[in-house]
Parts: sequence; structure tokens; C-alpha cells
Amino acid sequence: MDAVDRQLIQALRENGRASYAELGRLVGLSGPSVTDRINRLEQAGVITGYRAEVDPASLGFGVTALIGLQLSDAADHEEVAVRLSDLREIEDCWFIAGEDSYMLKARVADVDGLEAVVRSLSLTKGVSRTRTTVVLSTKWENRVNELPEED
Amino acid sequence: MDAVDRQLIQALRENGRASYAELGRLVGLSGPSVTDRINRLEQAGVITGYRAEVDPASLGFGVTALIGLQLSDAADHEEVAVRLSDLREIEDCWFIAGEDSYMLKARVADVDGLEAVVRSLSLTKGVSRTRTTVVLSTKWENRVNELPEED
DNA sequence: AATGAAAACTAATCAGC
DNA sequence: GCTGATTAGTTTTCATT
Repeated sequence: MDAVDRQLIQALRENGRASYAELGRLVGLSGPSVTDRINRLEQAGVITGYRAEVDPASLGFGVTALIGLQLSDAADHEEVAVRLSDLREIEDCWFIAGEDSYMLKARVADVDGLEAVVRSLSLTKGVSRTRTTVVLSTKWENRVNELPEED
Repeated sequence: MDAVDRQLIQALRENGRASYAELGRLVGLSGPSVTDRINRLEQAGVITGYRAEVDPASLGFGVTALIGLQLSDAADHEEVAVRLSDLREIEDCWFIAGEDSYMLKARVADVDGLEAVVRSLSLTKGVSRTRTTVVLSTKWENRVNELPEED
């Protein structure tokens, strides 16, 4: 991965629908060269997908919550993660250091939906305790930051 | 926004580079109709952008952290958010209910980078206390979930 | 790895319904 | 708000360097 690859990645992080022709003009390469490079980045697992970003409220997701989980002593972290992945409302799942073992971000229609998720979590094998924090407002999400300097 | 719009949105959430022709075949409309609908969704602020998803580790982001912030009594939440937005390492910024007022997700190259961010946060006017939790592993992020039933 | 050229496909525009 | 036709632009493939 060279500087051109990183330039392509940043451009696609900012506009995931940029055409290869446009990207080629940006980095000073032909269309097919850009296609080659991006295919390689995709196959190498550097670019993992392309997503439209949407306004959750417009889609009917009225409530976002962060939920910390404590696990019971015997629980296997990996097994718990697999069970958590069945709960489609969980958009993000981080295994963390600290008192809680997982932090989740859930997106639901309303408080009733949140109640259902928290209840499901409490009933999930290996989960001993949940700690729910409601998001009052999202200032920003998934902002594109600068890439670290190269090694 | 009707059922076809929601179908288009879900398709674009899953593949943000789907062509309008392809989307048209999916929903049973012509290309121009799809273009129309998507333009309208973009202008209405329902679709807010398109992003390539990348593997943070491949780009040199070795450390992800969740950082809770307590604000000083006099602090104006909005002003603090503006100052926080200068810290490019903060990918997500949620104003939350509870003991902490903000929860941030930061992505940095290494622990040194994390130290720098936490130090900057501590020096930010209006921030009285930080609580940093290191992410040990990301099970998933930004997963596409089902849309809530219509009203 | 990159290029240019050709073929196939897609996007954008627009008149008509 | 959708369609079909037109034109312009893009993607893909491939022979060449």
C-alpha cells in the first residue's frame, strides 16, 4: 500500500460513490489502474464495503443507546458475541477493558424497542448485568479522520 | 417515503456503490425513476452520504477507545461539542444522559496517540473529567439493521 | 503495474404520458 | 411520478509496454 492507495482510500471514505474515472483524475492515473488498485484493496480486506449513510430519525429510529454488559464469571466472550449478533438492533459491538466486558450501540424505534433489547440482553446466556445510557443527541458519527503517518 | 424508497435505502446501506440500473432491476423501476427517487432522498437529508468502509488496522489505526466526558458546571454543551469537533481523532460524538455528558469514540495509531487525545480533552475548556475505556476487539461496527415498521 | 483503445454498460437529460 | 430514447460518460477487458 503506497501513498496513491491511501489517497484513493481517503477519497472513497469521503465519497464512496466516486467514479474510477474521477479518482483517476484525482491521483493522476488511468481508470483501469484505479480499478486494479481498488480491486486489490478490496481483496486484501482493506476496503471492506461501501455504505450509504442515512439519517436514523428519517428512517424511524428514534432512540440510540449505549449499553455496557457485564458477563457472568463462567461466560465465554466469543460465545456471548455470537449470541449478541442475533440482536439486529445492535449496530456496534466492542469488547472492552474495564468493569463492563462489552459496549454496544443499539438503534431502535422508541423506548419500547429499547426495553425489548435490554430485556433480550438480560436473558442472553453469559450476560449478568446491563447498563444502559440513552443518547440524547448525536453530534456526529463515523467522521472521516486523517490516516496515521506511514511506518 | 414509500416502501420502494425504503427498499432502495436498504440496498444502498448494504452496497453503497450499487448502480442505479441495478437498483432499478431490484425494485422494478427504470433507471431514471431510481435516480429521481435517490436524488429526492439525498435532498431531503435521508441519505446523507456514501462511505467506503475500511479496516482500521490496515490503515495504521491500532487503538480504538471510548471516552466518557464530564463537563464543568458552567459549561455550555454546544460550545464543548464545537471544540471537540476540532479533535479529528474523534470519529463519533454522542451527547448522553447520565453521569458523563459525552461519549466519544476515538481512533488513533497507538497508545501514544491515545495519550495525546486524552490530554487534549482534559485541556478542553468545559471538560472537567475524562474516563477512557480501551477497545480490546471490535466484534462489528455499523452493521445494517432492519428498518422499523412504518407508522 | 500502467497504458490506450474497444466494447459493454450506466448515468443524465428530456420530451411525452 | 414514470417511461423510453438519446447522448455523454464510465467500466471492463485486453493487448502492449
